[in-house]
Amino acid sequence: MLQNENQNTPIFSPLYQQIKNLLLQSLSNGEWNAGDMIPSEVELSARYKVSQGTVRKAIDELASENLLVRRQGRGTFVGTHQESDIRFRFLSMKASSGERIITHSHVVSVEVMAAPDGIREHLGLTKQDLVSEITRILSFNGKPTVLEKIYLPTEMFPDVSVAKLSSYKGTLYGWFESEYNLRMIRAVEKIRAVKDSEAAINLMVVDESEALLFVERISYTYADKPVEVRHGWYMTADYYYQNELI
Amino acid sequence: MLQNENQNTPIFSPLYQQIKNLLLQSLSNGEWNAGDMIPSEVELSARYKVSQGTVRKAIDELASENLLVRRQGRGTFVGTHQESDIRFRFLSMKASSGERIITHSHVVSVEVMAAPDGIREHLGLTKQDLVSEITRILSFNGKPTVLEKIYLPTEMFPDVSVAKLSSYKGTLYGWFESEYNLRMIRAVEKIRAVKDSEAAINLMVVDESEALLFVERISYTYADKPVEVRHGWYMTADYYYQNELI
DNA sequence: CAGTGGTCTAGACCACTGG
DNA sequence: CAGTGGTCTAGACCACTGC
Repeated sequence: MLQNENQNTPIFSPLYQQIKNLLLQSLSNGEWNAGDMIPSEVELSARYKVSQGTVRKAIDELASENLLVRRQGRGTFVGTHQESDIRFRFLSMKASSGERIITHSHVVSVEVMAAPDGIREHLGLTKQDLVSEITRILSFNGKPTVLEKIYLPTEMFPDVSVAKLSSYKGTLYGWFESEYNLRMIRAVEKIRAVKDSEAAINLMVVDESEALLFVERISYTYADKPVEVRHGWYMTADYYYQNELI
Repeated sequence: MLQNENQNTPIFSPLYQQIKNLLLQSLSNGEWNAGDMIPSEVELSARYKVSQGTVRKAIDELASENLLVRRQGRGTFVGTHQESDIRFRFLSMKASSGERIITHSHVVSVEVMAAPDGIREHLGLTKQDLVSEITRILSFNGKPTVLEKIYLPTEMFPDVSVAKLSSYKGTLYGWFESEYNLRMIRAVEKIRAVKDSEAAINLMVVDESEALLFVERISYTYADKPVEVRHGWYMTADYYYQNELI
């Protein structure tokens, strides 16, 4: 049905790729939202007039990218940052002692400003565009450990306020989903070591000469659209950043 | 054939998982070595008396873990660190300027010693076991940027020497494969920011107060056996550590 | 051209979940 | 129990590679 039956067609991509793209569309245009169950494999194979195996392969790929989550016997669901199991997928910090990290967020301020140079380009904004800068301090097990400055395009994220942020229980990415129906699916981080006394003072580091991890993160939603820039200064005395290479 | 046909069998795992384990065995026992082509799907399905689709699923999983590499029209090959395309799979550094990084390694020393405490446990060694400590400096585009101390169990890696290391062209992991037939398939890194003046001096950092990235890496070969501990001090003024979250 | 992996189908049966 | 995803098969055909 979707297949390129006539051999003159110049472009060609496997059927399951075409299905994958259609599913991706339904995800990004809001037909299915975070946490929703999507139609069953048999329904989808009827809808697209392909075999169940082909739908499976499309779903398999999306599941491996964490966009969908398969649950045997129940169905296939849209991935969400509100699920406890993947709640900390984007938090790479571990405790040196091995203990579980209890995170607490203290929102210091929200400020609307013209997008600073380094931020503007990453978000594809113009000089006229505004961003909201969220400043917050993350405490791990009661100890202030991370200072974050989060930049969001004001147009996409209107009415951000300290009050709203403070009252929400859960991760910021969970909040983006429930408040703006915007889901982050990918992020890239650049990590450096810095000696930043201003950040250190904010984190109440007594010894101002302590080195900090500086992390610049750019987060993307569907169609690889960048929607968040996040700057983080991490104290790594008691916690470290963990990365797995495969 | 492999299937648990009688329903009393207590343990059960899918056929393709069993096949995957058999393939894993052939990889770890040296039946197929790094870079080799493994038998074709039809051969394997005949050998294990299962359908080609079942073999495919087993191979697919191993390919997604980078243990095998599929090449259409040619065959399926054992992954290797000597391939140019995955040569730098375990090097996460990027240049701030975006330029390609040309790496040069200068081996400073090789020293055999009793395994230090922090190393011994990670490698599962006893107090009697020896390790070889390789000290080297990596330069990126001509500039000394990383100081590394690499700890290898002497029993598994006999006769490491500055001369041998210096004469090998390629990555250390490529050398492990060709010299010891030992392939790293996974690694975990712990990253911190430190202010380490000894390392800084070795890297010829003039300003001794510069912060460095300290990376502790543990590398694993088949069957999740840890075989290397690596400590690295990274200057991140011109280069940064990049990480992708998905 | 023969051999390899890649796609697609149709159908059977299993394992798990929830009502 | 009905409905979901998970496994497995057999077979057809396609796309790519190297000789």
